[in-house]
Amino acid sequence: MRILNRTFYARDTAVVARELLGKYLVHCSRGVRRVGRIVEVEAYLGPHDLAAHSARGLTERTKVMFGPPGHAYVYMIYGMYYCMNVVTERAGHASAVLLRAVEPVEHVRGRTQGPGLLCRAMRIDRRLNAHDLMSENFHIAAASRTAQLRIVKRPRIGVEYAGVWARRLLRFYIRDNPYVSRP
DNA sequence: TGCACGATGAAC
DNA sequence: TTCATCGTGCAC
Repeated sequence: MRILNRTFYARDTAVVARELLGKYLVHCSRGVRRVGRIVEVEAYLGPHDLAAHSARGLTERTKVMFGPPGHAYVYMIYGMYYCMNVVTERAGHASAVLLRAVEPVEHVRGRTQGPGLLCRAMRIDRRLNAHDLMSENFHIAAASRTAQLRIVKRPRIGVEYAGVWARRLLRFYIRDNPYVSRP
């Protein structure tokens, strides 16, 4: 397993999103190493993408999206769940990939189908917002060998307010994987 | 300083 | 379809 470097994230967001499928999210806390295989993601393309948080400009919450790639953007949603993104492209582009579901691999208890459940099971909360993913305790890694994945493209979830952007096929998941939140 | 509303999940 | 629950963003 090798930690994905910043060059990986500093590319087209939809490409990064697709390539994150099958990679391993690793979070070590209190001596426990939790690992989940990413099976579902969504791409948020920047301020011009009306479904993206960055579409409302640089704010206290979204400033991480406007920062350099390879960092975690973690925010609270509906007062009870966290969602985790990875920042992509170059600083100022304000794009990111939302991690929507992982398949439990190591020390992951509970359900992981959906961005809120994923963060709960992986023990990810606001303390990890803006965390650099080029770190030992929190990163995404690639296996040395990976089989070719069959990838499904669908519209993103919960962004109906975004007009034409809601219909873009920017949600990606591994076909037939039982841990996908909404096949 | 107040308040409407979510990139959700679960129950009904 | 409704609701729990609270930080954020913007109106006033």
